[in-house]
Amino acid sequence: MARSWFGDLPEEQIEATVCPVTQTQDIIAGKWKIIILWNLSTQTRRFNELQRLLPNISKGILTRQLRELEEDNMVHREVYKEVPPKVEYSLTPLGQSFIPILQSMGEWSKKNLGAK
Amino acid sequence: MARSWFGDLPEEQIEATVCPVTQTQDIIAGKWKIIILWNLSTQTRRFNELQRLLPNISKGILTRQLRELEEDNMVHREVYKEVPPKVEYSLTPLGQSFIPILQSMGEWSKKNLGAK
DNA sequence: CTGGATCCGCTATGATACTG
DNA sequence: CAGTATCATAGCGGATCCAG
Repeated sequence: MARSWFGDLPEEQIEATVCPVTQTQDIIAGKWKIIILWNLSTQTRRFNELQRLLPNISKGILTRQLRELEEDNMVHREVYKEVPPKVEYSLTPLGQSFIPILQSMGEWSKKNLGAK
Repeated sequence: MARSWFGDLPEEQIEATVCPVTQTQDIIAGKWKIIILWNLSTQTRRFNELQRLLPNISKGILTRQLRELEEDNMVHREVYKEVPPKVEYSLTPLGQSFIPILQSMGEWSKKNLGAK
């Protein structure tokens, strides 16, 4: 077992503790998670809209990544019982609270990776 | 092809543009990248030290993730020609400029994911 | 239109043994 | 100590077909 982010807590507490940075890592792990959140940060979007916005993502993967984000309570899925069907995705409050981090990442990238 | 993060740029410019958020995603993609950077954010660390700090990571993977971070200019590798060998890893200026984002992620996690 | 369900291949990850 | 080399494995990502 390892530590590092917790100091010298007693073993019992260590067992019950999870590295916060790793928790975040677990949520944004997935090739498209971050860019999906990014695209939802400004507005609600429909399934097809997301697919158009994301380069080369397949339906299956988009569905799966959205479901995982839903499970993590980052994204809300609203189904309208119409014909043809209409489904809108938006950020939950938790997802919205993550927006500043997304913006930081975008700005950091533009500032530091521009020339690469 | 898709867009979204760029407005209505002419096609030629679109081709040459890369989504900044995706660039960041590419760098931190990898199961251990974020936690490695996190562990290097406070101090320089030796190879074995990192392995002790990270739960269940194997040598091969640790080596590879460090190499990739090196290629992305996030981590600096300093080799001391001694016996026994000694290698120290630290953040480059680019890596250091990423620390605020790591901190944000940690704080966001502690504040919002605590109860899960 | 919005996806669910399958199948499949690749890549990242992981375990182990060996080396300078 | 700090890797390298090799092999095994799992899961993700992707394509395709099917359904309400």
